[in-house]
Amino acid sequence: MFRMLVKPEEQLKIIKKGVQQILDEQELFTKLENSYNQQKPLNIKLGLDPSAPDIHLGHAVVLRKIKQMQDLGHQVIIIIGDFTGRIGDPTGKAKGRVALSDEQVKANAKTYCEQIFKVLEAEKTTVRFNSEWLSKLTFEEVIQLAATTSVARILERDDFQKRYNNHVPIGIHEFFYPLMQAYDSVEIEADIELGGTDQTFNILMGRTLQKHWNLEKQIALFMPLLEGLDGVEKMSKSLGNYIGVNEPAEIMFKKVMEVPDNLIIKYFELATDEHPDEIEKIKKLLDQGTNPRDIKLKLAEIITNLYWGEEETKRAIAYFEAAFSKKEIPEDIPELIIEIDKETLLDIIPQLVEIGFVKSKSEFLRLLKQNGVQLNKEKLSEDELDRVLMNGEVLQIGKKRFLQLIK
RNA sequence: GGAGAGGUAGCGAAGUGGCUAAACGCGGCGGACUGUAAAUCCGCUCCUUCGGGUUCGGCGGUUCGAAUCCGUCCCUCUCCA
Repeated sequence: MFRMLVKPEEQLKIIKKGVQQILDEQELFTKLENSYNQQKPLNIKLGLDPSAPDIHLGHAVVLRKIKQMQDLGHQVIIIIGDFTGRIGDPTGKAKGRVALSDEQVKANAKTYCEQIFKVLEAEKTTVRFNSEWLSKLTFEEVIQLAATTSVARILERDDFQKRYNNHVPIGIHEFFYPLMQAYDSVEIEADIELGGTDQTFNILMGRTLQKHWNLEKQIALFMPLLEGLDGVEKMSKSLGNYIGVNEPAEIMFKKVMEVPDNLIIKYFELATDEHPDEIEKIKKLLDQGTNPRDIKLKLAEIITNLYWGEEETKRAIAYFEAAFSKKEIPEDIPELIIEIDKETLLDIIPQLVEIGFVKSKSEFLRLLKQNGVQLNKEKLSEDELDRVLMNGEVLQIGKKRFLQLIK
């Protein structure tokens, strides 16, 4: 039989670690006490948007925190926003999103869960889809839902505000996003909802709705947002500054190495499970002038290890050292099989475009002029276009794009 | 329903008949430097068989010539009812 062993005080301490803001801490403590006294786990809600099929380290910040609560014995409920995501695209792009079929939703959810369970324990986690209840609401119920809040309140949201001021269109349906996702909290009777600070409005809306439905209000736990590789914007797939948990070990390692120096500590805090005392030590090392590169190598190793294990991490380190530190040609690079009747560099340019190695023929020639193209580590010039290619030669653009030529 | 303002390259933004494949900024890419970076400096950033071709919301028209003028349609924003 289930036993919750950790005392409420200690639980609160663990939960608070690394959290940016709790609303409301006193309420949280009361919930923890009741839960402990009755030996009844709390419902921890995390809503996920299925439109981004890949989970990155930014999402993982929240997942790690959830995992801690899971370990304390609470019930984690992941809500896949299949219905919310299906309605339309809130970023107001020109084309509305095509509705996903049931199979697609299921397939997406499956890959999603595989990634989530790299952090959470699958057998202790409940996964639900919000179409289960949202698709059944009648129009009358929807109107009632809409009546719980005002336009002015919705417009308080930063993103709406900005779009409104910048004359970027806002669809009426987009106003329903916060409401729909908040209604999820009503449906599952969430005790605690986790999210990044960008979710402030949505999560607070959950409290409003729960009150309206005479339920106990959920506690809002906000995690800091993790900046992406550019060091400025929050990590996101659409901005391309992310590190995906499913990315191959070598890529993951390399990307961690690209994190700006000033974010090293933050990454230790939010993207690893290192003990605070350990992080304190690292901070000192940095202050004493240790080369940040060496600290970052350690960071990259820890993070890669979390998702890929020791073997893969070793490989990734070797790859990194070869490709970037020593600037050798790495192993395991993409290959291009040269068509039989082609033999010179000029001949294979169309193929390079076709496979996306370069965007166009013009781009290739441009790069060539700029000394950006190498063959077997030797820079090529324009008048070498008629060079006959040999089996196994390596074509390189810039520092990162490699291609092995196969005949 | 009415009035007005708009739609220019990935984004922001100039350009109101030929000098505009379209200033400038951001982003991106290549080079130098390096620690993998950051910062900095230099170059590139529609396609091309290098002759040229196709671009400024869509379509049609005027003109020797249109992003620029006219018509029409679509879209966005603001104010009014």
